[in-house]
Amino acid sequence: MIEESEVEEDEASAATEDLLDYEPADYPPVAVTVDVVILTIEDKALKVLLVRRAQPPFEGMWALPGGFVRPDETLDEAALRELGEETGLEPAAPIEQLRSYGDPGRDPRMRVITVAYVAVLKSVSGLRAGSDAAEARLVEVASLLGETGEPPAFQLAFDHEEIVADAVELLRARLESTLFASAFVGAEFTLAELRGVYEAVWGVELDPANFRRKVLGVQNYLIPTGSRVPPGPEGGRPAELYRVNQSVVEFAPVIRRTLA
Amino acid sequence: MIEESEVEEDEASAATEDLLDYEPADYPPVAVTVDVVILTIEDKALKVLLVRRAQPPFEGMWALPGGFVRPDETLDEAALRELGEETGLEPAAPIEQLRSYGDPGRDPRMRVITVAYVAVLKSVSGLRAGSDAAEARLVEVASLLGETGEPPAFQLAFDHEEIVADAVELLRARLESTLFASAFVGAEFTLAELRGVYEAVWGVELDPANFRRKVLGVQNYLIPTGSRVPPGPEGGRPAELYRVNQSVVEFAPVIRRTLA
DNA sequence: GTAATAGTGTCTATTAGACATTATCCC
DNA sequence: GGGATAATGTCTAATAGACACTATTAC
Repeated sequence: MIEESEVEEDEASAATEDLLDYEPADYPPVAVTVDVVILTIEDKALKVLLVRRAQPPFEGMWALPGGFVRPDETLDEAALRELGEETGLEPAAPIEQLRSYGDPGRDPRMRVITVAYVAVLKSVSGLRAGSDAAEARLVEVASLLGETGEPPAFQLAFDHEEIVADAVELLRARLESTLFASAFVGAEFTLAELRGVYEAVWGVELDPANFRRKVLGVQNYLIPTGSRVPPGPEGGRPAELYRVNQSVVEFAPVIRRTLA
Repeated sequence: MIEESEVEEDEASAATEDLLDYEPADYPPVAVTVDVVILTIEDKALKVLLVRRAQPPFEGMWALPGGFVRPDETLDEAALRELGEETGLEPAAPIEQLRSYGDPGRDPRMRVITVAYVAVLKSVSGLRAGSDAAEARLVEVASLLGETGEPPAFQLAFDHEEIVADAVELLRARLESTLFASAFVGAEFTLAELRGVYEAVWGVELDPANFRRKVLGVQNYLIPTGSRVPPGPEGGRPAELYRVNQSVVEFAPVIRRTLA
């Protein structure tokens, strides 16, 4: 047996008994939904997919796509289903649970606990809304969250702005500690494209030379394809194309900061 | 108006309408619970508080403390209430939501979505179980999760072992990017105690000299009290006592890894 | 005295980051 | 040619990490 400390026992309280011996009918009604923060990069900016539905209470408001969890599906499956219904696309990286939101009154209809997910799509120009939304659009995250200094042009339903903010913060952290960035780019990409992911998500400018040295220094991460892409109308030297070693992306150890 | 891409509209599907126009009575019954992973350090080891209740389906099994979310409380409030009922103690750092667990069948009674929280207690020797548990004990995390190489001595209810594993991983990440470690120690502490937090959570040994240089190098983090503590029976030079600057701990920017 | 721990100093290899230089395209 | 971007090379300051050394206690 392992070593552990015994803590003094105590009698169970009556209030606790009540809640443990519940019957489903006694339990106050709660609904559980899954909302998905679908992120992609377009025009060198991080964008989120918002939908506008006709039904109240969403009437005229922009909101995150989402819906109720069905009895026979896991939370992850519900999030994948919502993603498919909204975009018809596969995520470029495994969807990731963000956190749950459940303040009383956040949904005016009833008590709703929302489990939020983050999904990343490869940069696509022809994104097409699925069957689940009356209207959908990609909105720049920086302006939505007021990071540009100007007042946000969109007012989101419920606490969805907070959810988007949390999702972006999670994404920024993921780019620090994992090789997650390749989820935003296509199968073959230039280092400038990959650098653009970090610049869009972090809102910074990175030195191309140092960026190149750093990412190419990761063992078995980037595989040169041997081919090049012609430069844009601005000119410039043709850029080399790379692929990622997917197994390295998935199993690369999280970068641990050192402390002495 | 900001720049954004319009995505093609599409007709809403019948299935979607069904779920949006729900009435509470139509919605499949779901219960939402909050479980709390209460962590502390004892004997230089990270430990988690487990409880054993008499009622089925917990009968004879060790589990995380937790309970149902009440209609009038937020998820955070529910977690704080559970913590108070179990330990009677205040958390040493703000409780933090971990993630939610909702696989069908994870609780044999009905569909249960559990929102898990992590709470950190200062290292205490006289922890006392509250009114909400028939029996409670602190169990070493490393042996519970099989990190010692030996088979785990406890079998946890439901998916609670997975929850503990996720909580420990979150904690390890928090110690990397924040000045969170002081939540585990008392108001005044030695650098050896603080170092012991990292060593217990990360399962590593740190160089005392380098550790000292690094943490004292953080501006306005540690405040020397001027007093010392006598060494233990092993002897040694008396250690200086420090306090933390709480505002620095709370508002210190997350350490961002650089990338070119 | 020896053993043990706290605290200080020093050296080295690695790294971040700035920036110059060369290569190859568009116009 | 000039302008732009990609790719390579070089230098410096900061840091991680190893480790020697001194200080102060218990025994």
